[in-house]
Amino acid sequence: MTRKLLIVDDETSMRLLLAGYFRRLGFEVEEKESAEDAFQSALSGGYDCFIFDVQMPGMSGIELLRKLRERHIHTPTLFLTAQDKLEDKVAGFEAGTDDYLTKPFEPRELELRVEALLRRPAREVEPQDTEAQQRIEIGSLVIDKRRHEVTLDGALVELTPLEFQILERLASEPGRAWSRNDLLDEVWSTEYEGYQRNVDPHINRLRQKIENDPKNPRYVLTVRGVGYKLNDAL
Amino acid sequence: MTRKLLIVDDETSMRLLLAGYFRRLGFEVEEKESAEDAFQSALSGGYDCFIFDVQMPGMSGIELLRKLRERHIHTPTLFLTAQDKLEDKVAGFEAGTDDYLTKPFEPRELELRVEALLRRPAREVEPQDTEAQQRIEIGSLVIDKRRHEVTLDGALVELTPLEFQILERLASEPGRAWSRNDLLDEVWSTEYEGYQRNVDPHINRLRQKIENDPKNPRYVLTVRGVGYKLNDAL
DNA sequence: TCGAATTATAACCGGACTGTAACGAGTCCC
DNA sequence: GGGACTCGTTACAGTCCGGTTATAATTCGA
Repeated sequence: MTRKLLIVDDETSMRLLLAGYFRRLGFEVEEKESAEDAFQSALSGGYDCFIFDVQMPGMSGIELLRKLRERHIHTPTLFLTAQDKLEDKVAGFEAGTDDYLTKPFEPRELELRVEALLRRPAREVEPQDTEAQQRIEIGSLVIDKRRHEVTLDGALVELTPLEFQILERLASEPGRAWSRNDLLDEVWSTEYEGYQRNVDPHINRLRQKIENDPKNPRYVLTVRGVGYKLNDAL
Repeated sequence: MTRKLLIVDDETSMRLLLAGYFRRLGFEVEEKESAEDAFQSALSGGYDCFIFDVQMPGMSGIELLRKLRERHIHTPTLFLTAQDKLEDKVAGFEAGTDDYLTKPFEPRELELRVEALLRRPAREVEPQDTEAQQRIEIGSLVIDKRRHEVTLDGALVELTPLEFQILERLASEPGRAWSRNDLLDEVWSTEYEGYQRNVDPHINRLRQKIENDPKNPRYVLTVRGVGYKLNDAL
């Protein structure tokens, strides 16, 4: 099993240097030029270690990691930075990094530190099932009412209140086809005066967030002529 | 649950400095003057983290760690050293250390690195003796119900009674999303006739006191459309 | 295969929700 | 009785969300 790294640095020369170095060592390496690019890939998972540059135009490495950690992505992470200031280190560690290396550095040291991170056991997200949880699992989608959170493959998905309610409704009876009116009654309180099709854009936005391929939804299925349902054949 | 450190350094002044520093942060610290002394204690276990000086008369820190790892002691470890040479770092990491800090360093950075080590190995399934949870730790925030005290990074935080109760409630089920009504019911006794949004300013004042950056809270998080929750992913 | 019906998607704007500062009333304790 | 502290309320600013509209894409029946 090869180990997979995600390297994010806006400086091309540095990125290529590191990627080449680790590839020669037998790692599988994916490179990204910006935090924005990296975010989606990182969310989809499968990495054993992140190496992030701190200073980048647009989103910084620190912001990137913070957003990932908020979404319960606990992949071991190492920051690279030209900044040696204590306050920067504080910010880095508080964002949840595991290590912090100041440029210039020797590639060998980076390698040693990455190896050190990889030999630590990965942190699992254990859902601690006390009591009768208000938790619904459909495939790798988990809806936790108590925490008011939805996770996909362990990664937190940020939904708006309405999106959450719609999903919660659908999930309360997986497989049941809900008409738009059903949903309007349940989610928008009874007696809602408005266009039935209001539901559609919300379903759409929901799919953008929880479906890997929104064009071919796995979870939220269309029931033509009726409305929507949550797929229970997973 | 206080975290227990083993600090090994032959230099008395450094040892005392570090031990004092970590004790003030609420750690339990055991000090040893030599690797030989430390070996038996380390074997007997019970430590959450080792901090070893590398250069010591007699057995070096590296040798010490190697012997411990051979005996399947995998406690997270950090080396301190005056040596900045790559070959020393190689030796350290090959012995199985998790981190490596070169003197001179700022105590704060050592603290950050130790915290990073402590949060990585899968958090133990907390004893969680159902009720009577007298002490709750979230990141570097400690809520001690028995003493009716809250400390942040070891420093006492002065909260008003109401602020304390709100925090205590939130902390009684970390990660649970509480609606404003939940909090009003729990904190202000049942049947409270008043504006739900009364909660907000209290949350705000609470954040001013326990958050380093109240604009981007680490502990008290907003659950849009619902209320608030205590972050348990720290 | 074509056209009508249905659904998907993008963009926009008004409004709802939250954050925060300021103020005043109430309370407790010297 | 006075001063400090705490809490509830109000007001306002900023952000995010949801409903609407318009248009594209898809499905299905004729």
